[in-house]
Amino acid sequence: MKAETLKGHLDALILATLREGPAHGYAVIETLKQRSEGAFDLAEGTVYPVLHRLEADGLLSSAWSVASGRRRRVYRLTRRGRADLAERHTEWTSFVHAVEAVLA
Amino acid sequence: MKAETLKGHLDALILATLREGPAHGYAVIETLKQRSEGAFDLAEGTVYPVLHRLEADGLLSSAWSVASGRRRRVYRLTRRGRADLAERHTEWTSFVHAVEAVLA
DNA sequence: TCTTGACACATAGTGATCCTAGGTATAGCG
DNA sequence: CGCTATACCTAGGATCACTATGTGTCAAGA
Repeated sequence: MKAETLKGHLDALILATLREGPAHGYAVIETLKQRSEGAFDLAEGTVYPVLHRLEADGLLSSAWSVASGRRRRVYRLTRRGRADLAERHTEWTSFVHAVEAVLA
Repeated sequence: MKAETLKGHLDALILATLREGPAHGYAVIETLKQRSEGAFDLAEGTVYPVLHRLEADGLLSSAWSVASGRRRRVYRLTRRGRADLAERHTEWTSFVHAVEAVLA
């Protein structure tokens, strides 16, 4: 997977992993890898800054927790984040249609 | 359409517009707009540098021509460009599946 | 015990690429 | 003659995913 392929779509993917419930950053990475069957195997340095940005934009909120001696920052979708995800999903669908219309 | 959405996929789109035959840059822009029903309404400053890069990479070849007093640089897919397009198409399909698996 | 790997977080700097903004030039129309 | 569409070009800016690097805990194995 080339670096640029994902660009502009990573936010939606990360928001989507949190749709079913809160999770910490490392778990988000694992979820992305599993759900995509290995296609999205992202480095921490890719995902953490996005989580920070999404929180700064008010789409996520976070809280520290501790599990088995390890500190975790647990993220959850805000109301705005959930709405934003829905919008991004719609845009994604439009984008796919447009690309398919050209590639087909 | 946000700028980043297209990133990493523009090459494939432009190559695809040349699959049915050679065309000049301005026509590529028009074709993209029409086939995508307006979704891809790209500025010349977006498309021309890509054409130059694709030619530098050996995926396109070009030749000057003159039509009704206007000079045009006509691009055509090279053999490698055609193979590359096919590969990018396959990668696009994989990418869509992976994203859908996460978003769904 | 010591080392390795998995877990878990963080940030600075790099590179690719799409867009903005500006430029040149011809043809056709009102 | 000015305006619009056609047709090309490039420099610079902004965004964003990635690389590289750092900190620290815990469990398993040599």
